[in-house]
Amino acid sequence: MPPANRTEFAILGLLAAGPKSGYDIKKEVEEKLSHFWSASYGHLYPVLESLRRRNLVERRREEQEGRPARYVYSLTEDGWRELRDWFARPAEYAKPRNELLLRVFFGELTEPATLVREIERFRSRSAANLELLRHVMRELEASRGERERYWLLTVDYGVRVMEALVAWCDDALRVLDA
Amino acid sequence: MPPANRTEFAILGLLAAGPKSGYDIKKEVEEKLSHFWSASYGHLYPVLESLRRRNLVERRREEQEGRPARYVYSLTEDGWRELRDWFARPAEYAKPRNELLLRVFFGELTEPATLVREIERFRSRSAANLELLRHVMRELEASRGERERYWLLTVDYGVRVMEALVAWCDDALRVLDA
DNA sequence: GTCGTCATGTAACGTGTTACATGATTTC
DNA sequence: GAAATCATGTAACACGTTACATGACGAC
Repeated sequence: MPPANRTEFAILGLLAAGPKSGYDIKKEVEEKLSHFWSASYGHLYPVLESLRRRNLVERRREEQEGRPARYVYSLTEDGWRELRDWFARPAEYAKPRNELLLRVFFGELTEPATLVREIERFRSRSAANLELLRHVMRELEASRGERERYWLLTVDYGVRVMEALVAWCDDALRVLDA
Repeated sequence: MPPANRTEFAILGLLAAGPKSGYDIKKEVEEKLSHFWSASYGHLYPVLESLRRRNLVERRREEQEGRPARYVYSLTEDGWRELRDWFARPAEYAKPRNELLLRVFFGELTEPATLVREIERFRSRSAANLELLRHVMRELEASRGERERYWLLTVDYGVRVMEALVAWCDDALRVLDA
């Protein structure tokens, strides 16, 4: 399996909707993709630079009034082609790595109370995520655009998974109580 | 957030059940943890060596008849302590990174048929996983030991998530059909 | 004057993968 | 004689994070 470089495609995908700065990209990832993706500046900027060296994006300096100047990136022809090529290749599925389940699996090595606390913590996290996602869902459903259809699908994914996780927690807590 | 080193705890946890070789550990990860964890030799052996340098495990050479000799690792006192300390710390939740959802989110950039193929592929993968997990579940439920209780909980987690994923796929495919 | 936001980056490090390298023994 | 399984490891690299570094500007 060749290297994936998925972060590049997150960036390319966001730039497809219009020119943006690194800062903008970070914001948009946090606002829209955070339930299934993330990006740190320490990675984002070097990747952007690498895309530029390979001529997939270009940037121009933008002086602003009342704010620091910034670099605005946009897709080149090669960048669009790279995006299309990415869609043509099948997605790679990352091997899961779940520390909570690792703890649960080795549960007999600790007191049940320790595990119970851990699962309760996970449950409250998941329930909070679920509320957030449901909120986003209602908003997207209100502003029914063509563009939002795909975003909505990803939110629905999150909602379904979070519901399953909360239900599992409740069941696991019942089992550990007995 | 300090570095996690979660693989160390997978190894320590497996060794808690009895001495094992690196090869054994790899096997056991594949057999029992594969739905939420993984390990490659290229990582496993160096980590084992690092644990040994830090006196968390010790090894002895075991000559075998009819098979190559091997190194069998077991927990030291320090190793047990490290395991207990790990349980005392709260789990860290990795930020999710889902390439399929990335593709779905940027879905308007490709033809619906491309996305449909991708989701169908994901669905069949998830359904196959689900069948596998249900099979394991039935086996574990038959041999109801105290030890298997925790394993069963992790399998149940997998089953619930896979069910949610299959359901999402069906719904997403319906939406994309319209 | 200090806090928040806008804005861009580098350096050091950790975690993990893939490909490579080696070799014994058993089964077909 | 070939393939599968048992068994251990190294080297190069990819991906990503955290901590650090810098600085402009606006609002309070």
